Amino acid sequence: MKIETRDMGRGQLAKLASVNLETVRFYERNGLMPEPIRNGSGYRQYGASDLKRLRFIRRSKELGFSITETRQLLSMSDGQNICGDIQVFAEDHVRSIKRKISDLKKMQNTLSALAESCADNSSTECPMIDTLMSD
Amino acid sequence: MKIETRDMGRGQLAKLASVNLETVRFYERNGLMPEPIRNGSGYRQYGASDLKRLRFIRRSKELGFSITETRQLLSMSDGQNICGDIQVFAEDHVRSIKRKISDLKKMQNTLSALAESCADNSSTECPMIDTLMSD
DNA sequence: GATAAGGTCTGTACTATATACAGAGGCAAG
DNA sequence: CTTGCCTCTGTATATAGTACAGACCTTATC
Repeated sequence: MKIETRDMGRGQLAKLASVNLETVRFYERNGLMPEPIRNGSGYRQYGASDLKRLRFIRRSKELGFSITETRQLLSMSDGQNICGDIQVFAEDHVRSIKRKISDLKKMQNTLSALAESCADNSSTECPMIDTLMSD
Repeated sequence: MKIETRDMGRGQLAKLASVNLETVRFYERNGLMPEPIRNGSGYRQYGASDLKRLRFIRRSKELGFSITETRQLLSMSDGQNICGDIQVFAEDHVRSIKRKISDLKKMQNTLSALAESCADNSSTECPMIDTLMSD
């Protein structure tokens, strides 16, 4: 076993992973990042594996996974023969993304129609406000 | 001017507007609902106009408007010849919904591809985890 | 040696959008 | 008078971070 060099501070880690400085501490509090070793002054010291993990978290977030889901992904990634589980996990998430898209499309349709009814409107009444105000 | 009857409590108002009981108080704190008159026991008393306003807020929310935007819609709705402004407001919001949809579609595409690469996978490695873990 | 710049430490507050709960009152029916 | 239901207040919880104050550490410059 070779010992990993830990030569990064929190700021450098955050910068290299393209994550906000404070977010690192937030992930630590929330069990996504481990409690790192500290130097003599109490400063957190990070190494390459921390950077890898933080980038994993950032990418997982970019795919729309919640913190809880990301934690699950991280703990799954330690296991063996996980690919099937990961696939199920991903497919579940795809379904939830599709639901969100469908909800947003409904909003978009309704709102576009209302905006158009405003555009076509010649009276002093506003059809969109009327719709929102209706009983 | 006829005086509006105010014969509803908070629970009834919430139920008739299909809104959570506590949400009524939340909207009051946040300036969406007015501070209502109170009866002798300090209970909030609501009337038909309050119900109308609360339904307006609920519908605005269903269209994806934030609380700040809803507050703006409500204050605009008091004015005259507002239809043009409302239209611009709605069209801005449609654009922001479209951006969200587009972001979600990107997530969906990436994630579907990763899930599929898991399905096609025969090795012990997981391509999705590998992607998230990559440098 | 003094001082300034920049990093980091902690705890806490703030954003948005609600929901939930504890403990105290009010009010009507049995 | 007790049971049940309503409402009152203040506060805590959830998600996913961001921001800031006040203190401390290290390094460079004068």
